[in-house]
Amino acid sequence: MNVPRHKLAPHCAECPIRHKAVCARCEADELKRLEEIKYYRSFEAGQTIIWSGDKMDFVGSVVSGVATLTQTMEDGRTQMVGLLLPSDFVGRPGRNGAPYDVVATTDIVMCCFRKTPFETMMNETPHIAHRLLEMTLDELDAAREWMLVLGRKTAREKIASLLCIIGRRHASLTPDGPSGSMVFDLPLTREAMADYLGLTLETVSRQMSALRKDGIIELKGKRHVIVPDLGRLMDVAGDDSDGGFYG
Amino acid sequence: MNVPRHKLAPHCAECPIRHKAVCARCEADELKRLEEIKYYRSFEAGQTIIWSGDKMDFVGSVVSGVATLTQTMEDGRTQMVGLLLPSDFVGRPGRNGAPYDVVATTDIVMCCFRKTPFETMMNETPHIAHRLLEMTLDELDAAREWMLVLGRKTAREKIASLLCIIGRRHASLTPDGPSGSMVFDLPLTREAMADYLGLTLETVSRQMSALRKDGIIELKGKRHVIVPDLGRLMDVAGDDSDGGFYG
DNA sequence: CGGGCAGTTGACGTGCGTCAATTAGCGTGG
DNA sequence: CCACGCTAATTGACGCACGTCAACTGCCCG
Repeated sequence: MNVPRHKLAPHCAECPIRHKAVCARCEADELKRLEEIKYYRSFEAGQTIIWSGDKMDFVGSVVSGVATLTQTMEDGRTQMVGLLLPSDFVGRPGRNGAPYDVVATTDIVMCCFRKTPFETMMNETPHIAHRLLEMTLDELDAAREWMLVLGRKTAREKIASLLCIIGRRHASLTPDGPSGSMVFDLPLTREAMADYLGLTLETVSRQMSALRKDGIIELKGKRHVIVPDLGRLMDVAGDDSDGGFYG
Repeated sequence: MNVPRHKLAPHCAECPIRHKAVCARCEADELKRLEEIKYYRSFEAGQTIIWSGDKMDFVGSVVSGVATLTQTMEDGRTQMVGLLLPSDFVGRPGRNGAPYDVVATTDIVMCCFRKTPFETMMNETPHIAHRLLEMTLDELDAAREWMLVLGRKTAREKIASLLCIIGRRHASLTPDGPSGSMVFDLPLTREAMADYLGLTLETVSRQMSALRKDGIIELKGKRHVIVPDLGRLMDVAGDDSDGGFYG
């Protein structure tokens, strides 16, 4: 399951996440330094990338694939607290322990840096530190938006909100014909969706069926989703009009 | 309602939040530059400091008092997404619109900077940028911990979790005898607690009464809380043992 | 054909929301 | 000092959305 290194963007300049990841603002010479300390790691769907509580000796970016960030209580209740898509950053410079489980939900490739050299480089490279701050603030906004979903929305609204978010991020990665419709594959099982939404998998399943019956979505197979009218989905989600505005 | 300026730490070196706020890492010369662009603003309990959607032309730190960060849906449902205590930072360098309402829940004093000069200074002062990154990462962790509370905990556990958090932060601001007990005043109404926890105010009230009957907490008046045995409260909160560990 | 896992659907129970009445706390004015 | 009004908080009765438990279906891979 190791992807041969030479296939994976030997030069950062050709990397698919070059302009969105933590390195987005770097100049050519800075990229060169990063190239010297980076290495790729691959994981299969289902593998745990990082265990909560373990020492974390690396940080990195998702290059391709999807991973989730989850917290678990002693009695087994779990809550997903983040969805990691390509260009998202994993790990926290300046802290050793990993606070959450990171699990690959599809096959995934990560661009990693050992923590200490990365921290050193961050201290000497404002472009990296600034980009990381910017990304962290975006994640904080996303987490807070999610708090509204978890705390105040109904099951139906929660499902619609999740579909909106996944669809929106999918669209931003594959810029195609916009218009009012949307098509994508769910990278999550019903159980993972439930963990994200603070629901049970049965409720997720029922609400997906309900949305299908109401014509808000269509399903081909279990995972392939078609949204004929994005506006209607957003209405169901209860999002105020500015949905997706990121200044 | 204006606090006379000369009463409020003319020199940053004497500021009560000097070592915890965004300026914590600054050297003497950097503090001096900050002093030149800072100004104080005071707000009464109940006043809205920033309206969601408004242009934000300043950023700043809470010096004393408590404020809340809330999101509201069109139909009026609201969710609190942050609790701002002394030393917490408000505003986002690099973005113009304010995403949330910021409301003072007690009388409050803030140390403010106009956004543009602050951004300029941040770009030239790694100490500020690094501290801001560190604080933002802490807030992100707190938001994610809160997602677990909102998504998976029962009403009883939610109340206990909130009391733990407020008590813990209170203790960190007023270092007194530790041991297993704790005493503090709630800075929130029952309704504000409900908005934080994704509950109704009636459920909050009922669960507070239940915790009192079970001897987990004692109440003097409506707001003064005594926790005789912190361990028992944390058990009720369902926190895993590492509660409060911040590496 | 069979075993296993993801997903769907149904029947039933319950935790919390909703609606409403009552009480407690506190400043204000006669 | 008490009456008054206002708001915060408590408590009760009832209903519903979602959880729980369980049976069943479809699909993949051997």
